[in-house]
Amino acid sequence: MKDIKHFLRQNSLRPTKQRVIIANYLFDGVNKHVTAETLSNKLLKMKAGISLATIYNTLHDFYEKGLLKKLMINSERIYFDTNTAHHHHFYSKKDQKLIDINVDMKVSGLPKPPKNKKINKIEVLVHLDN
Amino acid sequence: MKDIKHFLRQNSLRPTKQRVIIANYLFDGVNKHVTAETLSNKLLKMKAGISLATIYNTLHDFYEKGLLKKLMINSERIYFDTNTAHHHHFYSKKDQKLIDINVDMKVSGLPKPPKNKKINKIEVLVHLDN
DNA sequence: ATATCAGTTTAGAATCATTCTAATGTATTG
DNA sequence: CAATACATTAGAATGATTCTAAACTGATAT
Ligand SMILES: [Mn+2]
Ligand SMILES: [Mn+2]
Ligand SMILES: [Zn+2]
Ligand SMILES: [Zn+2]
Repeated sequence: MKDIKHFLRQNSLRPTKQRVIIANYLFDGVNKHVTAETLSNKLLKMKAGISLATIYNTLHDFYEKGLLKKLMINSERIYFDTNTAHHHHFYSKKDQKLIDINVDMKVSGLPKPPKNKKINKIEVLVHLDN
Repeated sequence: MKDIKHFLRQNSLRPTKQRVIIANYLFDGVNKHVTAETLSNKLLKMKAGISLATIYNTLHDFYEKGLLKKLMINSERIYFDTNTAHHHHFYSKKDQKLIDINVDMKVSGLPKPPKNKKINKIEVLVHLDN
């Protein structure tokens, strides 16, 4: 994708060297679940020496532009998901790995939310044993 | 409950002063969702000066005996749930509050888990807007 | 009861992910 | 090429949690 710069500009983000490298990796067409740490490791392997501060800033900036979703699965790190469509996950604690569930799932028997509250979204997390 | 000491002993926990106070509060019959911080604040109001280290230890010990569940909702703190039955939650980010959903809910359309993996449990989290 | 010992509590230090600070660098626009 | 706004960075700060190691206490045996 050589139009990553367009893509960033369209999202009101300056296409800096670091953002281009990170966006090229994240938005290569394969959905990913990354943490600051896993992204940093990947970038190190690609010989891209991008500071952790920038990695955090960039993940945050992409999140704020709606290019990433945040997943709160695990209290010790934040996962960012390049799949921004509404979907669910398998989670293997053992492997520390998430797998998308893109199939339509339905939740039935949901009670009414408390007074004055509206349902924003329903998240299903399927914990795997093994 | 004056048999909190029995209760603790039955769960291989010495009924120390601190554990009795904490267990009396947590297991008073009303299901609760606490963090180390909210529990500490509650204990302060009850004039029970229990160190944060002990609060963390005790929550952890109760968790390990199966008296509490851990909920990973929010990356900045761990919630402990006195309702150890399988159930789901409403979550208001704004209020930082959890509400139990004890009704039977059914999730349909779930795909098969990946090879060699078994489903442990399904957790539904209903995010509230407001 | 008292002694003994394993288990518990505690203050404070350490850890670790994340955020902040403030100095330096760079993309954009004219 | 300025000028300026925005971005990157190293390192400090933060805050929840865990660890350490010394003092304390509940359980058990004399
Ligand atoms: Mn930011
Ligand atoms: Mn412990
Ligand atoms: Zn996903
Ligand atoms: Zn609950």
